[in-house]
Amino acid sequence: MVSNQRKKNPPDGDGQNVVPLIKGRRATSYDVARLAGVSQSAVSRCFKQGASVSQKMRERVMKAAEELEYKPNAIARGLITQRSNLVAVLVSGRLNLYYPEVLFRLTEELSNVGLRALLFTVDSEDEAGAVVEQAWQFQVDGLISASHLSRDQYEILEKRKIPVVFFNRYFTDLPQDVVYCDPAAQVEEIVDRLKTLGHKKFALIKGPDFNMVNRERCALVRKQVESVSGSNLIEAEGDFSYASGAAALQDIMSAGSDRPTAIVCINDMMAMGCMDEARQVLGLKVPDELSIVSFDGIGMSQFASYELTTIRQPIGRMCKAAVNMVRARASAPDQSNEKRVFEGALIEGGSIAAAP
Amino acid sequence: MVSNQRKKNPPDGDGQNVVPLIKGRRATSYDVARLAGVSQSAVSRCFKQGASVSQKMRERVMKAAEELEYKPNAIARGLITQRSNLVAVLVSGRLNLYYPEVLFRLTEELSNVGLRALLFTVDSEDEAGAVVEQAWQFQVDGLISASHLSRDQYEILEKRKIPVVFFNRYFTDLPQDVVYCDPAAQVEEIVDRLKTLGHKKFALIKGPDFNMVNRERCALVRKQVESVSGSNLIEAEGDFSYASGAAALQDIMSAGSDRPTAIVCINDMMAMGCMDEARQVLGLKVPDELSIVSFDGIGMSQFASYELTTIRQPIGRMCKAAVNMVRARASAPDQSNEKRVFEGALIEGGSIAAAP
DNA sequence: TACTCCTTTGCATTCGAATGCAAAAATGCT
DNA sequence: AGCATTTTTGCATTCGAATGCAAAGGAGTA
Repeated sequence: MVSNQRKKNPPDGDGQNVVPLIKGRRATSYDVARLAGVSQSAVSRCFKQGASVSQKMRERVMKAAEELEYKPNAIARGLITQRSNLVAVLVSGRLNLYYPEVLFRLTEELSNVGLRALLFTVDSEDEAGAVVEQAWQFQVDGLISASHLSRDQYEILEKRKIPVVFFNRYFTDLPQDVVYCDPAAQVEEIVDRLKTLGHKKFALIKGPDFNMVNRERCALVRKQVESVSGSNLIEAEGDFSYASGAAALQDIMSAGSDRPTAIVCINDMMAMGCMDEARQVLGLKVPDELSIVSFDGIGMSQFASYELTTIRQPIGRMCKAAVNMVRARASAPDQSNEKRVFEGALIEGGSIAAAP
Repeated sequence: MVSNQRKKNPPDGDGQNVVPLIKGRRATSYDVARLAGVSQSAVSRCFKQGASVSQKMRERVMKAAEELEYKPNAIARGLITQRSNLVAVLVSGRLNLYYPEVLFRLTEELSNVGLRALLFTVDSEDEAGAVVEQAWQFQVDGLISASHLSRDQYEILEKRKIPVVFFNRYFTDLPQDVVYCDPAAQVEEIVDRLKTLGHKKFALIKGPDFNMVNRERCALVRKQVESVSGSNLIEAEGDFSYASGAAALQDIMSAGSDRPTAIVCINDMMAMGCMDEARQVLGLKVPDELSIVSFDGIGMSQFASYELTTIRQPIGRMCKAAVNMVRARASAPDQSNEKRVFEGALIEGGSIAAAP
């Protein structure tokens, strides 16, 4: 086949204003080239930043492109350049409203640098297995995981040279690119504050144990509570959801002996469940009879019904960092790993008060 | 170039167990073909459902594929088949927690039929313009819009034969594929109920006027309120966000003369803002001194602090329908449009009571 | 005008999988 | 076994854009 001489639909004599998009057929770079009277390569170059093209050429091509409503085919481009401009984003399902916030910010940041979010909702590690395969099939340029991803799965991705950035989770013994929020200072601060307010008996509503963020936060809380109160900490477990926060409070309060006056919840959703349960079901006054603090600082934690005292993650900056990190690794696959740790920020809401 | 005889990396004498994935190089169908000693077409067929392949062939190919960790390249496949398996999903930003629910359900449903969600967050029609171009570039198989999309933009998509499904919004004078929730019956029911409870003075907290769902809901409310109370309706406008619901209540209450005893909010987020403002700022008892009802039925509207009486959309079924509709149109571009209308469902929460 | 040197352009090939068509193999039937 | 039929397989081409290389064009100098 003679090159640059593609099979045309009908034989078009006039050559002027060749039917664009007939029955949905998209204009290709060849169509544009023909109309502008240049080569396909020229068209391609006009749509590539920094390519060597004369002013005159650029104008002619752009005019033709506009006329035909031509836009480069990202799929074809992806095939040849080996970059899809897609980034897989893994978040968890409906239980925790923290994820939508992260997801939306990530999408925005990706969008700002010309990348698109390919969304995966993952609620267990088994699901994550399928996700990894899907992402691989779609040739994603990278993957940002704010959700489950097993060690094996991560290693597969590593082997396949797919940049992975962990968002607020990581394996302690493996090198990884990580964006993380460290609430240590704020935990210290807030527990001290509670102690100053006269609290002596603390409870902890934690998340599932396989979750790393949960474990870290728990460790901080335990250490700090012990150091200030010396007493043992009552613990109950939830699954990060509103409902489980409510249930956990029931567990704690029905457990018997001496009830806590301050409760630390490992995330805001559970704190809201806990607070509602305390007020609406147990009839406790929050904060007067029960102080509640938590982690995350999601938008709704500041609704007037809750006004949680919580440790906020700088989600915006973290998302920006995550996006930068995937890109960095994509362009330098062998550079050493990086862990970007952001400080939390204490939001003082109305959910704590002096011990009764 | 002799076909089926691709340039190999180093000249490999043994031909057995050819280095897979060296420096991240992915195995291609050619690699699998070579290892299995068959043609590339055969490999391709093995990964295509319903293709004519003998049992023996399939086994050999699958074994080789597994060994090389081969998975078909979705990008290359998309190029030749003209189907990307990507569906653009348009949702709005952070203000209204209704969208995350829709988004997650849509993603799930898409995933169930082998499609991937390409996420776009859109907060204004200008942004939607860029989105349309992006979606076009990525050759999406369809687009589901639960957010802004102007008439022009829709027409562009139509012309380009990209299946579009509107999720809870549409242009009244254009043929479209639509999934919609019609709350007419429930509006009637709930307003009647309020009237029975002795309410005479109603207020409406509405959304921005350009929004169609908002207009429809407002129309229903106005009609029904007038027919039962005859009196005029106090109206205030918000932007669907929590904060704007609170502000709107202030507008209403400070407006003067006789205050309403029942407020209809056009979505749950504003209702929550409104309720919090009433209770925490104005010191009103809800529902005793002020009844509140709303639309959407999002998860958190049922948190114990709110327990809104609201008209829930059957989001799960709607999302399933939307996904089916994009697929239907993708396979039959010229069939006539369809509008699937689902009934709302009244959730009776604790946010209404007899008029004071 | 003749000759560099630099910029711009076109040619040909490439990415990886799917598919129409024809050849080959397997199957059924007499 | 011989032949017709069906099923499998391979060949060659295609999708649309990017890019290394060489050819053509243009600017600058002597």
